[in-house]
Amino acid sequence: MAFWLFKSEPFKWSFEQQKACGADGTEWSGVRNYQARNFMRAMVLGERGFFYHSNEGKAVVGIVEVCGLAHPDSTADDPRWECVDIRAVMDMPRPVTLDACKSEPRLKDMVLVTNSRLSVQPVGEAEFAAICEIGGLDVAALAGTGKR
DNA sequence: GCCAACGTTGGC
DNA sequence: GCCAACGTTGGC
Repeated sequence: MAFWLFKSEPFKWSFEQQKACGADGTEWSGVRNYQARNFMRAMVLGERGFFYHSNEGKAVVGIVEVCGLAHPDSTADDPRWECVDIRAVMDMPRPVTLDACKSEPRLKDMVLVTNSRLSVQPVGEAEFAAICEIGGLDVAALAGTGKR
């Protein structure tokens, strides 16, 4: 099982809005970058990811789950752009800021730190665990939710 | 609001 | 296939 990170500017699409979509989730549309698209193509149902607020907040604010495999992006006029569907799983009890990630030795190689521009990125299992720990999220509780 | 980093486009 | 020009992202 791989882990991911989805980045969004909160004034365009926030975690609050994501949560409001409920269990059906929404398509993660609008990505126009091959690397990011390829990561989405690699995603499997039930995989977990972080929801990151860029620009304002600059923090991991919640956990999401892939609930729809990659399919053509309905907002794209070019069929080469695809996206997955994701749904909100839970809040990060305490948002983990970019600053916190940068100052955490275990996260020094995290894509968020090394390539801040990639909007959909892979997260290592150890990185995922470290961020959950910093954010006060019980990974065991997370594992118990919505298993497929 | 600025600017550096990065990706994409298009002329040659 | 190279590379200059341009556009976008996102931290600061």
